[in-house]
Amino acid sequence: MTTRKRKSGVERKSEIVDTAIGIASELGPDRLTMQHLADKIGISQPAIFRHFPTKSDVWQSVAERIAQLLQGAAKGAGRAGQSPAQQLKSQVAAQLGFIQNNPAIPAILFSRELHAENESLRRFFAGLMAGRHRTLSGLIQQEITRGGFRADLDPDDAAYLILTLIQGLAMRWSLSARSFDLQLEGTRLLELQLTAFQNFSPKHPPGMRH
Amino acid sequence: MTTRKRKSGVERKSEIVDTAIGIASELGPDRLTMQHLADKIGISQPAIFRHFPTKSDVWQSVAERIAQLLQGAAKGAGRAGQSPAQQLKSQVAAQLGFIQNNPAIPAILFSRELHAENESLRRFFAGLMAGRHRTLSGLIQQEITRGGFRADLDPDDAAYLILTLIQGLAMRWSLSARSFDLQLEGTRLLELQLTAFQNFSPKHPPGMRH
DNA sequence: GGGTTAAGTTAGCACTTACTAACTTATTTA
DNA sequence: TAAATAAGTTAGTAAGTGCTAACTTAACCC
Repeated sequence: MTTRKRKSGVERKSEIVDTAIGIASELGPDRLTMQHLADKIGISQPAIFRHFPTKSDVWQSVAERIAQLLQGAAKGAGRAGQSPAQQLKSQVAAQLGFIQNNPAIPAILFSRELHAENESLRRFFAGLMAGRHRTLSGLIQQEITRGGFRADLDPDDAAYLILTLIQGLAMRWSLSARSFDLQLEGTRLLELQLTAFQNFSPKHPPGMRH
Repeated sequence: MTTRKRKSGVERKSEIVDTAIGIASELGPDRLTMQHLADKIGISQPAIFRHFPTKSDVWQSVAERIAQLLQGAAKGAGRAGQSPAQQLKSQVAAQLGFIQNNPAIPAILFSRELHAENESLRRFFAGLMAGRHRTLSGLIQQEITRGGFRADLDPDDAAYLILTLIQGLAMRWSLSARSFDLQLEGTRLLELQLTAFQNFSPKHPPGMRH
């Protein structure tokens, strides 16, 4: 085994992206500077520019990697045979768990980078969120068809309520300095939320049966 | 009328704070620099340090002013004689309207200033949010006592759901480049949300009767 | 009106930011 | 093994950042 003094381009590139996500999570997205990146990786700062022409390109790759990871988490969530409502819960739980493990995400969504400097990045995340909304809305529609949720329920509106639950909770979690378990609190509130959607007013409110 | 070339300390101070909120709204909180402030006001940059010893002090005053304005908006919302549920709607509508008029707020809650550099500011906003939660929770409790909401409803959880609705929606609104009417969309989703809390499953879902 | 106060000025400092130029050298390949 | 490629280096730049020092002068008070 030869001690490699240099990494290949693809290796270094993915190392840079992973490190960037780490820094954004630990120190906040605005502390993600080329210098911080270089220090953490152990190379000189200009070396990064061998792999990414500008800082925006780093952000773009970070966004794409996050999207990829998020979709991976979502895919592993729902199991065949489960009711749509159960799949919904799994999806939300997976997304909350993912945010908990990548706490940079809520902050990135409000970073200067995204809002002021990188319009295409804003669009990217808006699209990502729209995709999540579509998934949730589809599951809700299925559960309506199945008779589990009220027939008059608007699946789009209901999906937005669940999305805001995730995002609003993530916001409060960040503001509380991450002082509670995001996934636990989220699934608890989701139970309460879903009672709104049920076909009949439940007698034992928190639990759902199918 | 003499053309005043200098403003008094108190005048200038409040002008600086108001301008700061404006810049944070238009350009984002991280673009709030002493230079931008000075340019917009029309004085030299060091002049601001006559009124605020550090930038953190500007932020502190901004936070206090926002809190003050928010409480003013909340106070004007609920009218005597209205049901608690109606007061709740008014409160939420007022808060959404306030955010719509001061779009910096969601971004400020995730700014580097607040999360990385100014712990006391983070606590201040966390406290502000806790206060809003208490108000909502109180109104929900009243409505439960009155029989409008389910008796088994946890007022704290329900209040959190409404808070996350506000915050999550504000997040989506920001991410969509403010492309929809925040107050309108919020009150619409709140109607749906409140059906979850009602004593009996409604036959005409969106409307609430008392 | 003269003196005091404080709101203003210009010049500059120490530091950080993204990024470039020019050069070196480890790794791959013909 | 020699040439080509590309991952690395050091040194430096222009543009910003918050903040200070030293000075000026408009506004207020007796």
